[in-house]
Amino acid sequence: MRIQAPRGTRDLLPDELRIWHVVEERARELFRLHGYAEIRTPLLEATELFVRGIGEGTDLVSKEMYTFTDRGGRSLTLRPEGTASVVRAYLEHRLESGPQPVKVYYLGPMFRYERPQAGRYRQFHQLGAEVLGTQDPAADAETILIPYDLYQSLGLQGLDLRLNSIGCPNCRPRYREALLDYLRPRVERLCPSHQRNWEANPLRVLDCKSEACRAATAEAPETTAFLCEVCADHFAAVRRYLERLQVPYRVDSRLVRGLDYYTKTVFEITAESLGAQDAVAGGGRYDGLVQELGGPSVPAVGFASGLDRVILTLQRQGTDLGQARPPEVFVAAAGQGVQEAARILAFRLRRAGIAAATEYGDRSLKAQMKVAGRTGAQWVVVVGEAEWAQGQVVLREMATGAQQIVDAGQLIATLTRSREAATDGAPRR
RNA sequence: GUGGGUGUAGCUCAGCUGGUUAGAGCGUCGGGUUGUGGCCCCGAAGGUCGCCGGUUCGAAUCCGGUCACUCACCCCA
Repeated sequence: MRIQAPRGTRDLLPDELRIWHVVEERARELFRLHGYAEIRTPLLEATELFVRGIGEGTDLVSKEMYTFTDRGGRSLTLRPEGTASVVRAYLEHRLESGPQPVKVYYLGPMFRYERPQAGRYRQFHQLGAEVLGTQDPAADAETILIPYDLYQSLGLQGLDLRLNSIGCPNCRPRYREALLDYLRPRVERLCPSHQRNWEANPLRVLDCKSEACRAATAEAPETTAFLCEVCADHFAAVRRYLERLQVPYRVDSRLVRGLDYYTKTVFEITAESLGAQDAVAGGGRYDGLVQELGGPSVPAVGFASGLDRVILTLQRQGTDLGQARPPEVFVAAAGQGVQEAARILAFRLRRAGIAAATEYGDRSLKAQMKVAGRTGAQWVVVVGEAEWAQGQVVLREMATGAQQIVDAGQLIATLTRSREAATDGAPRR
């Protein structure tokens, strides 16, 4: 058995990567417009960071982490999400003592040890952003708007944005009590796993998709009814921004999300046609996390989005994104005597900024023409022994088959001129 | 971690109720006379039939196990 990529990981081949680049470039542009700068943190972190940041009781930490001990006896974990690392870097580099807020985005692989299925991988890719150092609801709106606008502009269909507020340390305990009171007489009606742990994490029962829990919690109290004045005002402000920016959303009082660090705003964006794993982005405010990780009390908000799922959706929709960029010129050698000359000519074209392909072996001119046709090159330069002796080459336009004899010294100028004429001065993409 | 489905050339798939040299299309490579692509024609390479074991005179085909892929549950991106 030949070695295969580890379970849940995969190779992204050049053809597929074209669409990735389109998405990534558009995201980078959107981040730039909103004033976010890129941050790159290690793929590996001290296990402790995630245990403290995400929460020991979460599924993510209790059963989904790739954790190992290094040669120095340290427990390290392949990052399962990006926020904890960003906060760690923020504190490690004392960014809290610089200008606030700090707005950063990231793009890269994350790792979770789960059984793979449609749209779920063990190594998957997220892009995300964090705003640290402001409690302004405009920042919340921003982190919702960016992924929404990104996917809107990419043509993702059937986007559904759900929003909720789960309150803060002031008001959440009251809600928690109310929910516990509600659940207590209904425990028997919950799904088996929540019958066991409903008390530890009552909010999660709301999020359960089982018929049992859904029915049992149909009349459950809603988080938004218990918000303190600060949280209620904050939530109203976030909603106002979304409304005035015409971002369609619905409030979903069952949305609580799986990570412990969230406060106030939480949201999730799903896309149709993804099957069971349909969340393409999620996030929210985490005003307590920086302090939890040993820093001062710094409010923050952010989001993360799964690129694999976004791209899967685009592919399923048949979205045509990312054309291959063929070489402009293919340099063919007619005869072994001119092979070196042809290759050197290709190098010279490239140095002049012209994308030039050529052959490596010594294949027949016919075979080289076939390759040239397949690459999609607009021009073929045939270096023939007879012409080359006169310092000339044959320049063939592939679309029409028209050929002309050109002085080798004039080739770059000729190609450049025709390129400018074709693009009509428009900037090349 | 639990359950269902699927494993035959690089890809998509045939291979009837077990029978001899396992096929097709696409792709790849070469050729169709002097140094010219796309269409057409010809040819070639390429398979431990996922792996291990069992039943049988005989297994790609039946049975068991195992691995992988896949979908779903849990949970999320």
